[in-house]
Amino acid sequence: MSGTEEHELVEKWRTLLTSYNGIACDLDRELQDQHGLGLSEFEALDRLIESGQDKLRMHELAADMYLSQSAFSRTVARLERAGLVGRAMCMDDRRALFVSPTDAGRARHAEARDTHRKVLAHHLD
Amino acid sequence: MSGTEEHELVEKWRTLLTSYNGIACDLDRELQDQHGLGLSEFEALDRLIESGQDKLRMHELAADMYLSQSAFSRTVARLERAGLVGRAMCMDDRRALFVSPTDAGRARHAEARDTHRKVLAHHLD
DNA sequence: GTGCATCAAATGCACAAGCATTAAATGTCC
DNA sequence: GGACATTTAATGCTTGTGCATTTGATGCAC
Repeated sequence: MSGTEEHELVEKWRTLLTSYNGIACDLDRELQDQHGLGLSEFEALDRLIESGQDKLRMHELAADMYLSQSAFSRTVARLERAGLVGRAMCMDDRRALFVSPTDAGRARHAEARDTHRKVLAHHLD
Repeated sequence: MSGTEEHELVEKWRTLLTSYNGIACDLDRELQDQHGLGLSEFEALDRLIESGQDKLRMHELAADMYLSQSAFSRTVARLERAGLVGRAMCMDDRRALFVSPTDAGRARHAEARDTHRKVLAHHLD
């Protein structure tokens, strides 16, 4: 690998690093301040609701998220504690859990969604 | 904003989110396991050494980093504790501190650099 | 059925991050 | 020169994260 190629690679990475951190930081702050949701909480709720399903297994919901299994588990626990999702046992496989949004969860998501999109639009124009 | 535009925006963001987290996670793990450096530590050391200067003010080094001021301060503190950088008072402005790489710091950086570039090349091909 | 690997989710733990505050030095305006 | 705002860096505190482990349930080989 040439020095130039290497440098381009690093530039690319630093751009990613900086842009990600800027957006994530902003998003997290806005969502937290205006709706009491952390970024991961919003992402989980967003994916859950936009799946169209009224319930998903933890495992399924976790699948396309970026979090470790433990972080995800705690994220859903926080959402549950806040009354935004419910968890129910799965009778087919008693290891699994179903997660589903509550009415409050849908409402909160609808509000937060605007903030989310606005911040994204601002950064990714 | 139309629904399609919105969806594209979200797609773009999720791509960024996923790709950033994958790379950052990998980088951090490799750097930590093979060289005992966290990602932020490496980034700080890398920027310090590649600046070409033999010393930089905290403030200057922090300038193009993605960390909060407090996180950056602690990152440099860890580097110092590990003997990879030194801190010296700045006589012009006694609030400021100079940071400079030690020999050990340069050596560690030279090793870790390969790992860093390799992981980047693997993800950003 | 028994033993053993595998899978789902939760938890103990250590640690890095951000926010708010603090401490000291410098700058500014009168 | 004195009072007050500003800047530089560090620190107390809380919280989210990953890793490793744990607890239970399922599947499979025999």
